[in-house]
Amino acid sequence: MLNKSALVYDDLMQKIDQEVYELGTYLPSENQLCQLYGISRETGRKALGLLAENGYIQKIRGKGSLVIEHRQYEFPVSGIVSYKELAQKMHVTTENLVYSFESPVALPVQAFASLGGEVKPVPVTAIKRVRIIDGEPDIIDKDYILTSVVPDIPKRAAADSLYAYFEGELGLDIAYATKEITMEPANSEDREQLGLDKGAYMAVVRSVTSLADATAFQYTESRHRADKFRFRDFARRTK
Amino acid sequence: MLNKSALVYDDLMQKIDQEVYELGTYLPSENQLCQLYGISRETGRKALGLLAENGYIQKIRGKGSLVIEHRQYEFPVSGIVSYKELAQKMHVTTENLVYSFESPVALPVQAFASLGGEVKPVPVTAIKRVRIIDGEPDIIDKDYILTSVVPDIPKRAAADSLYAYFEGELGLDIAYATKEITMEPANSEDREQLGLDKGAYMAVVRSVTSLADATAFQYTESRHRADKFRFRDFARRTK
DNA sequence: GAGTGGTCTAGACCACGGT
DNA sequence: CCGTGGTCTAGACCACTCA
Repeated sequence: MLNKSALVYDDLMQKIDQEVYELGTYLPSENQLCQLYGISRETGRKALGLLAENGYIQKIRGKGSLVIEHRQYEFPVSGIVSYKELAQKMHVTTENLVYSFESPVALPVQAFASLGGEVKPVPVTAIKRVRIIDGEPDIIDKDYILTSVVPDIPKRAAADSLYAYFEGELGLDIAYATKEITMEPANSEDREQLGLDKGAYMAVVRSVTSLADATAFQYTESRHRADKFRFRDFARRTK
Repeated sequence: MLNKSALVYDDLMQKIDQEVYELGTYLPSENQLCQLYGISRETGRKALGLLAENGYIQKIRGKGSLVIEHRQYEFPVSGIVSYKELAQKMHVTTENLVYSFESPVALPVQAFASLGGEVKPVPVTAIKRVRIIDGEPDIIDKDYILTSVVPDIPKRAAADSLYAYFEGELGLDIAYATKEITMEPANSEDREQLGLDKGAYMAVVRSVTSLADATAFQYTESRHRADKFRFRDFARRTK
């Protein structure tokens, strides 16, 4: 059982996706939503605020909540979504080849260093995977997961979805991530795994993922073929 | 005069930046904020919600609002911020060379096409600029602004800051933008303006900016030297 | 003037953490 | 047990749009 506001959010979002509420039209007014769902106005406003934040609607004072053009998820990432979730939404055939699995191994991962402290080796599970999209290897993912948070990772979880394992089976509450995108020349491992020529470029996404209790527990380096990389974002201006 | 919640947000944000509230410590509890600022709880919660959304704090039930590591703005963009605003925050010496200015000119800009309609030429002001950072030309910005929204743009506004002109002088209410990042080979214009060799790669950020009334009025293509490009993002997991 | 969204309030009940 | 944040409510007042 979710929140009322989350239920309203989901319902409105689905109806926008299914064009029950069409692009360029207005959602029911806030007072109408109160009656439609049997909720108070602030509860409805919370749902509308989320829709606005995620680019579904633009709220216009005196008029209403206008449905605006909404970009669906695109490869590889927007927000914080697992690879498997994305592949399902995109209806893409995808394979997931684990080519290296070490656990436990002590590695000096900068992302896990205490503030201002030394970068000391910490016990992690290190997983390297190649993502094969429509038959073509496009992405290398290197994951480093703290064994102090996740002591053991079954091989099948790595081959399927780490997020599904963390959240579904372990009940971890994944809360937020910081991400950094840069462009770098392909290294020999990139070229070997993805079959690239010398001089090829990669889009590299490095991210640190944290739990609801603010524990940083996963560091990921995701290396994409430059010609297949696309990142889409919706942002609101803050004043 | 801003909102109460915005005032509280700004105050807390500044105190976090100035380490009045240090990393790894907790903000005053919600009830304490009520007394500190003379506000109701929901008003304080709105401010805290914004801080959480922007990566300043992590709210932990039963404990409080924990100050977490917060990435300052980084070049070129995170969220929707003007180039000049960024340069000021980064304390970087920056120049802004307008090398092409055409107004009005009729161009077929896809971003302004009506839904499902033809891409017809529309009257825009077309501005091309080179951003020179610490003495080195790193970025080409190509802006196309609808003349139906902004009839006239003074040259000095292009040389200074378009956002400052739109918002400060025209009173436009810039609300949101969609952005797309890709990697592409440098074209001859890139190589000429930035002094690059053949075979160089560019990070290309294409964005459409809209006003509070949902009018898309500006299309920007921002082309960055690959080796200078960095994009940072903070994202929360949505369930 | 009627309807819309924007903000704020005072209070209620719940779930979780730590003592 | 008490303090924390999470959710929801009913009502108030304001600013804006449009007929």
